[in-house]
Amino acid sequence: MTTKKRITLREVAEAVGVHVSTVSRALGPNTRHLINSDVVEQVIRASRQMDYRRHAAAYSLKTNRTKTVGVIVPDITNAIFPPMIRGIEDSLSTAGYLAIVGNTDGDNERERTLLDTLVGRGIDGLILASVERKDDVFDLAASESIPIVTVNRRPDRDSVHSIVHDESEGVRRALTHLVSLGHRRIAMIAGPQTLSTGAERYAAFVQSRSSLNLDSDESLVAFAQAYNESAGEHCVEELIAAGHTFTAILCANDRLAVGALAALSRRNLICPKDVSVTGYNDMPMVDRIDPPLTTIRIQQYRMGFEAGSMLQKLMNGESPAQVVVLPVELVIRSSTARVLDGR
Amino acid sequence: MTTKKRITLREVAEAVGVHVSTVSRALGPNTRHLINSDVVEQVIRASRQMDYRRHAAAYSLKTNRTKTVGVIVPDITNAIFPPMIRGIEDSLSTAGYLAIVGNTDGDNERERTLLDTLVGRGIDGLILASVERKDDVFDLAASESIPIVTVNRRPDRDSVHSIVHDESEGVRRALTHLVSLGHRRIAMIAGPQTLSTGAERYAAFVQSRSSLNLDSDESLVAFAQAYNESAGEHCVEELIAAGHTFTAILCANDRLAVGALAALSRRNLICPKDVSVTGYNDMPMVDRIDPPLTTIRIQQYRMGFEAGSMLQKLMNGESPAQVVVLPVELVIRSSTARVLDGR
DNA sequence: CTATATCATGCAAACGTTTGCAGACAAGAA
DNA sequence: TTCTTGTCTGCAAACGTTTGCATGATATAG
Repeated sequence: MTTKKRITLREVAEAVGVHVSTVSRALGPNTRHLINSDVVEQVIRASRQMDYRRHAAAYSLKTNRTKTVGVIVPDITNAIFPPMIRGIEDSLSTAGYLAIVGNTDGDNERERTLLDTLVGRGIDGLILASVERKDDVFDLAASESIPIVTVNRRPDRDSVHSIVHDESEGVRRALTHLVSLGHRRIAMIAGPQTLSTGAERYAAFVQSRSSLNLDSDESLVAFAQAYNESAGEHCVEELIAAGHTFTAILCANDRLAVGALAALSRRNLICPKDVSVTGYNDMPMVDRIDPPLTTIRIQQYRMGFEAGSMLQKLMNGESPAQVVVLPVELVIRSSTARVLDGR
Repeated sequence: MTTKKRITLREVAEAVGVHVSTVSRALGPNTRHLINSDVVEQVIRASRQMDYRRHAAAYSLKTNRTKTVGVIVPDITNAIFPPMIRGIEDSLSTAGYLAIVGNTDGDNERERTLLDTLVGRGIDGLILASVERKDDVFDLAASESIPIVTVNRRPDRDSVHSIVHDESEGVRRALTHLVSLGHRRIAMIAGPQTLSTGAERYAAFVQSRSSLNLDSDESLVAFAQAYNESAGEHCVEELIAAGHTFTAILCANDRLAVGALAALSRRNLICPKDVSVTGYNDMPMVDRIDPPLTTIRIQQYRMGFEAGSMLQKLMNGESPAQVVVLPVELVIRSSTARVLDGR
């Protein structure tokens, strides 16, 4: 229970009998070569034995680098993000970086103050999972001229570094799957059009729909205001109220699909017997719900990991590929089935 | 795209025409009273207008406080933790603290290096959600003499500050519920006995079982090695293999219950017709699985929030209550039903 | 009117690093 | 020998704050 004193460079310098600058150099991998190797040896041993740890604040003050990056997500409570965050952390930690993550809850004001806090702390880089297509917070961050990479989403702007998925391929696969089961009248619950994923998946839907020669009735798509369950429910109500018949719903997101499922069963429509449903993201637990959801799997962890390494390159002054797009995968479970004859 | 220069105290001092120390004092809420109030006014206006932000590293170097706390969880990917983390962040942010969260994955080595990183960064306090009953990492952290509060779990040690739930009340309610449905032979899947929750829920089970006059056949309990789905599956296999009959399983955790459900259905046992199952925690989505799980609801967000405020008191040198125990709630869904006659 | 208390501000040191510069010393070349 | 070159190490400044102490001015008391 004795209060441990913090060891400083000065103290290990005294212990070894050299100057503090020598110790500093001996400890830095990049400056080590300037110092005689047995001195290096001694210094390292002493510092280990005395349990020396560099004072992070002092280091930052001097070098203006914090070895810290900010990560802004909409809501860590959303099961998509934790794996992504793990990916970011794992890739960052290899180079001694630490991630500070904050939530915006979709609130622009909150996002702005969060950003303020982070740059106030002097982060070396920023990873945004929260970015909208036109996003003044992004612009603000960019004007601070710190390296940024967006993940999962992109702003409508050129020259932004980002990791995304192949959205059009994803919806193409889902739609093709549905068609292969005999569905012709397929509705969509589209995501918020202010988000790149929402817009791209919707665009891909109309594109694939026409290339598959499906009915292209615009009233077969409902636009969700947010990616959550209640928006999903609301959208199927809307779809049903519009009076059009459909045998399948392609949802822009798993949470929308979960809501859709709930709304359908409240209407006594059975999935997949009466209507098939597909999701998007393959978030955790979606294989255990009733019925297990057919969905598009994205690579959450990998997306984060790639974002981390891209950001590191940026912070090192290198020029990584501007955008990397990851492949997706269709995973078929029980929420989709062959369409019944009569319909 | 112009690189913004960082404003320092010196620059705002020059702008106002006073000394930097005056500016420093004028900006600090605790030192403000030393300065003439119109000077304070001017300083504040100037600093606002110039967009001054205190250099966090310099502040830390001087004061030895980072306004940062470390949060260590087993795995942020586990749906229990994100709400808790939100609670921590929200309570901390009111006082300008920031949380850095790290994962241990149950790996003691990893936890140690994580702790090292965190104290290296000079965190002002620590919140542990990962602690085991005997935990040398906890001891290590305690020896650094930084304030600690553990959340959800406690080590087997006196004088540790923590936020927990009323475990025995929780299992008592679950068990009573099962009994009220006519169950008499009730199995338990207990959690890891190295964790306080595991041990306490198990102890509460044997206690409640005897006070409810149930068969107390020790072979009716299986011990899981970890709180996850596959451990749950494995445990019901074990239970079945032991050859004893039971009409209900009380699980120490939702994830164990989810695994149990999977194993049962693989054995063609239908829940709740053939066997009822209860979980613990009421984690997200558990109301959407098949069948919706009867479980004990704990207050994840609140737990985090309380932990945050307790830690703040500790960091301010106050002496908060040593342990606060939060009430739980039984939520009845469809995984429990009246026992069938013949059995 | 002088002495003293009070208030507001400035001065300068310190926190623990990193790093440009210069000096010491040894070894090799002329 | 002397000059050059190279290798290793020390010196000291600087990063942006906070804070104990000293100082000047102003108000109050005697």
